[in-house]
Amino acid sequence: MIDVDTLLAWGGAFKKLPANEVIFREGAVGQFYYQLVSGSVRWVNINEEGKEFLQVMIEPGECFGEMPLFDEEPFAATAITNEAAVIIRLHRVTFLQLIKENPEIHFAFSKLLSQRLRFKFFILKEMANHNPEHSISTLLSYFKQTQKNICSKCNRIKLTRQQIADMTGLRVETVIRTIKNLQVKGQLVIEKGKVYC
Amino acid sequence: MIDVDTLLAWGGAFKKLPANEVIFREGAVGQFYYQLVSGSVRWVNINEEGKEFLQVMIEPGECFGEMPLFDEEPFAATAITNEAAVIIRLHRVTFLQLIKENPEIHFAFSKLLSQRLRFKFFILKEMANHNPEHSISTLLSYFKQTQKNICSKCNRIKLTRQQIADMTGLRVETVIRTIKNLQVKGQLVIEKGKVYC
DNA sequence: TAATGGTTATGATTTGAATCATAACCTGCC
DNA sequence: GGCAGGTTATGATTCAAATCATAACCATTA
Repeated sequence: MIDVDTLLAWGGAFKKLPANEVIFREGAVGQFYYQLVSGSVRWVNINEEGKEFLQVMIEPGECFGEMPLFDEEPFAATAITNEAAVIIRLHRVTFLQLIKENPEIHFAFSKLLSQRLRFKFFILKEMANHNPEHSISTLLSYFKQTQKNICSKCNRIKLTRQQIADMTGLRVETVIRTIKNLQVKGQLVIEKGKVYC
Repeated sequence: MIDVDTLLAWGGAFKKLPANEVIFREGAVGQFYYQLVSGSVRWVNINEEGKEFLQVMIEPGECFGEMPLFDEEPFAATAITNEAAVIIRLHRVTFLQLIKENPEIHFAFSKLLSQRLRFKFFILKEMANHNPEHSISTLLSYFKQTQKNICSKCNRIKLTRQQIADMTGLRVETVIRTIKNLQVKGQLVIEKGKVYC
């Protein structure tokens, strides 16, 4: 989102984290702007039984936990490193000053929030449809179209079936069976378990 | 969102609409900023069978269809007047100039986008839970807490059971039965069919 | 190399929300 | 008033995804 040099110039601090490290927790107060430099971060809700719902998978260059910076409410979900990661963070007040002085960056954030909201609109209507095949099929199309969670070279979906299940509220067995069905229908290719579309 | 006088000063135009009038359609290009003055507007996705999924119910003073203004993608859902309504609209370019010249309004929009995104985070994790009672119970709490879709004086939920169903992806019979269960448990009050919480 | 844990895979069974059907009730309107 | 359409209400039945069980496969690492 924001150029790393700019973040450093404004006092941003690097942080190296191992896999499965909690960065912040749902319900906590957000005092920092977070941006992922390398690795990956999952942004999840964890229910009473410990089951995770995957809200967003954060890829390098993306920010996360930005909502509290603007609306001053607590974090809506928990951020956990998915693999070893490097993040950079900036104090809330500094971040707000930064975008105030750089309107073009503020507009970039409006765009980001719109895109994230758009994705939520999309996935919600799909979940409401209660049609696993339609949901997964259009979800994968969305990833392809937006170049998210997909290898730009070979179109391999970077999410596991478990992660797709955690993102759609389906069970992993249902996702496996549905993806297999989509392969039979020729809508995608499975090679050694990997999904290409 | 934006003061009506300000909108008028910037060339905003009033528009009076009857009930069930489509304001814009999912997939169309967004060239205007829309704000509801009076009445109500539902922002929905309509699937192949004509069933509506209710993304947001817009109340007077709120804006809608703001995503394309920032990310230049088509509308994510269709806006339809729910009852006779008055809206005010402003050209996209004018709107962008307005918030550019008034950073405090731009920040108000960042806050709005964050709040809407937060609501989507919330409702998605609830839908993924596949527990109608928990979903509806916490949804009503959310409305109470944010003072949305609720009468501020008497705490009457302004949504019909059908609308709650359209918002959660459940069926109306399930919503009716679940709300009745919540009443039995003492979590809410039903009087002449109206829900108070 | 062997052990471990996560992922993919598949069949059998269960379950709870969807669906279908029917009716009472309320509200707006001719 | 009386009609129409939407809302609330309730019971019976169906069905598809969840659940349970089991196993093969693969990558990581001790």
